[in-house]
Amino acid sequence: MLLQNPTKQAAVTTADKVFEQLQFAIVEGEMAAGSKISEPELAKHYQISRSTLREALNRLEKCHLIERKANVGSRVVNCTIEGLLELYITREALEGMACRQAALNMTDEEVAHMQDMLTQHAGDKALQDGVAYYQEKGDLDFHYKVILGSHNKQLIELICGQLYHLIRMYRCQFGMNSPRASRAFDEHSRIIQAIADRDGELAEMLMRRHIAASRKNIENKITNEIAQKEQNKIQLIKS
Amino acid sequence: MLLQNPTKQAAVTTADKVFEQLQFAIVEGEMAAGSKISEPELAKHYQISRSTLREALNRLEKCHLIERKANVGSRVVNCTIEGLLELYITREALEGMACRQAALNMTDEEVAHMQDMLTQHAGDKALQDGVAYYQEKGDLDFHYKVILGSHNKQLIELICGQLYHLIRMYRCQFGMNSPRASRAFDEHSRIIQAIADRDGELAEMLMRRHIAASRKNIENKITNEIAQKEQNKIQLIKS
DNA sequence: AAATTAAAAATTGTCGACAATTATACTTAA
DNA sequence: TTAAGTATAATTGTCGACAATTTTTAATTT
Repeated sequence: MLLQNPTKQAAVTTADKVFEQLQFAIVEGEMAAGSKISEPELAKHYQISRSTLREALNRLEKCHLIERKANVGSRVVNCTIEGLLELYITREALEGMACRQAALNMTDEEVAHMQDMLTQHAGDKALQDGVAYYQEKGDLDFHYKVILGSHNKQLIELICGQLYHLIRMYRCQFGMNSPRASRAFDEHSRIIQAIADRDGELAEMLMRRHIAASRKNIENKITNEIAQKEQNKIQLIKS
Repeated sequence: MLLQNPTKQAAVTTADKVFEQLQFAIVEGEMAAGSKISEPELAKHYQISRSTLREALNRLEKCHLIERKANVGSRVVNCTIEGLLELYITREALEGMACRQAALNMTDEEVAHMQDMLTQHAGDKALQDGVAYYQEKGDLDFHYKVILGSHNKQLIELICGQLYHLIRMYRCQFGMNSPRASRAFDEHSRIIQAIADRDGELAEMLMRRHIAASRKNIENKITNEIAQKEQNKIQLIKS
């Protein structure tokens, strides 16, 4: 399942294609977070020249998946809890505003289409009782549609073109497929309602709460995992 | 007057240096907005190879100062009114959140330093009675300090590293050195107060109003200018 | 043995040339 | 005269090699 972002245009050049492969490899964790990138090695692996590889690396840097230092080289970004929380703060600000703009700028057709999508997802959800499909694809579909609905190129580019790669990376690395399916569904429903009512203020507030709730949920999960590990350690020592 | 952003690190490589020169040229309008970029020509002009120039172009693309199309080439971004308004919407969302975070995360020392800065600017303002200095440098200083005060790397990178180049470009191109000096000063003052009170909610609201006011001010100025030009046309036809 | 220095290896940055694609100019036909 | 098609020119994408810098290894000194 790929879940490509809707703003991306077909990769024509080989640098584009390698960029996509690398992006996938980083997001999925095939290339370890924080690991050093060897240009000669990677170029050899993908059977391309270093120039072409560097072109691809530049794009990875653009969406914050790698970090470069002059005369030293590139590293895959590190996934830290602090980084994740910062990302969600940023997302709350941007998607909140995107949602407000969507309430102002979406066409009636777009609104209708979103409502259709949600009822369809409701069916899927009833069928599968809140498992993977809705959590993954449905959630992303919803958020993408709202962002695009803002009709604000700047917001769309920032969120879809840059932040969402990082978000997917964190989701993979921390193994969180957001187990808030039913609650998230209700929240989505209310947000669409606010958009349909053209109530920008409420739409922004609801979207911000939705993302903040997601953040807190993740926060809890992580602290619980850490506590669990500590618990295991103690058990190990005792035995 | 340069007003470099505070996150930038010294340019060591020649690609970095050319990037900075090009950035300046684009922001100041020496390279016309919307104009096509010829790689061979530019490379010759700066006496570097095309590879190095392309490296610089990649960074310009990263901060949205140029746009590239595969197999076609690069263009300097176009400054449109719609683009400016979209930029301010984005800025309102990001800086608003940065301000909220600053209220939560700034150290007491940082807060004290901001207050000092403001009283110093108050002196400048009294001396020069609201002319250029405060409007330019003072305003940017203030906003940078708030953004950095958020202690959120994601926000800092997005706003200082990417958006602010575009903002400066628009300011130059549309010839708007924000003539709201005294009002802006009062607004800055209130924002700092909210931060000092650790009132994140209020701080965000005030910052958003501050930026929204700036946007509306610009909006008015532009529509007035257009009306003025129409008026001139009519005068010309009548005579 | 640890620390400092010097040499060697490896990596990144830059260059010029060639290949692939796109834009331009010209020819030909309707 | 305009339109379509073709050939030419120009531009962008990719490649391999060299230069500059950093990292690693080895040698020397304390």
